[in-house]
Amino acid sequence: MIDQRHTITRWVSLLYRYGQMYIGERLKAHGIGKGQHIFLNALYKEDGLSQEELSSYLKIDKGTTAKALKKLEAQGYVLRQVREEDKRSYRVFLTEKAWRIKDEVRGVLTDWRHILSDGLTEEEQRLALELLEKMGGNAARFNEENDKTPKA
Amino acid sequence: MIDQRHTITRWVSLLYRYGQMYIGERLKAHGIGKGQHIFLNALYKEDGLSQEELSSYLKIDKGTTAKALKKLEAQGYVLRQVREEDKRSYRVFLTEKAWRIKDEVRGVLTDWRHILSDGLTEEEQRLALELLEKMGGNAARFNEENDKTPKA
DNA sequence: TGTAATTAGTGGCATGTGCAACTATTTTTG
DNA sequence: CAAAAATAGTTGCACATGCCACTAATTACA
Repeated sequence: MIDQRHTITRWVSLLYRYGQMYIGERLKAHGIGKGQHIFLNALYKEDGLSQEELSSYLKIDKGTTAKALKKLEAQGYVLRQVREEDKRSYRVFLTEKAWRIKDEVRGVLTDWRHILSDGLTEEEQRLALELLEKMGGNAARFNEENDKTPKA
Repeated sequence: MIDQRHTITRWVSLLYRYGQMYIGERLKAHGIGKGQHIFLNALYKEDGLSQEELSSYLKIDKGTTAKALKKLEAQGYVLRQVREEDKRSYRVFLTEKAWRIKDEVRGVLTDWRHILSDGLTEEEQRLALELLEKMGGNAARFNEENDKTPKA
């Protein structure tokens, strides 16, 4: 209809929104929302992280992290244990219930990736990841540099 | 910290969220939120579209579209005029006020694109767009096919 | 032609997300 | 050591977004 050249930003938006819809749909039955799976997946990789570590690794606001973990805890997927050596922070651990659905939760992302990769060669998939990584790195770097922390 | 291989989905999420933050920050002064710029940009390309057309072109829920346009109208950037030939629908037109900031609004996306493209060759940028387009097309197609409309 | 189905748009609800102000610890420093 | 600065986490707010139920208008069709 409109002859506009689609831009990177627009495709990113579409991919993000559709991805969220897909993930939400697939995990709904477990009471896991589309905002929580990313934390589960991170914890499957490395259990016992603090919220701070999760936030900075995933580049997600600490408030958002706190809320997502609160929900996961309420659903019985994680438990938070105060660190003895620093009582401000927690260690977040997956429960048995969370480990039990690990393959399923990870499978959702895998399946989505397959849907996206349809018709792409192995090489193209590799390239796509590489280019997204570069752009993501640029975005993250820009964000940090323009952080509003008072200059040292 | 964690050795996890970053996935396409994760980078897409980061790029989307950081992009929204950037856009929101840049347009704040004009009273335009991060959810509205996409409609302005579409209308700069083709003025007078209906909400339905905007929704289906941008692949954005019609409820979301309605709310975004309502805000743009409240801020004086668009006006909606009932179509004579179909009184259910509007034509959405940009106002003088919107045209006046066209370059600035479009510049925000251009600048963000430049930030993301830092260190990428022309060829890589072309490739990135091409691959995102393919994946976005896959996502959109999948979404349509799994639409919950009663089967004909 | 008149009833049923479809379509454009609205409004309410739930959720995710970032920001900013706040509390409670811990670390730094004079 | 005591006061100040930094840090981990929480909470409230604003906004974006999708879904669903609804209304009003249009189109299909029996």
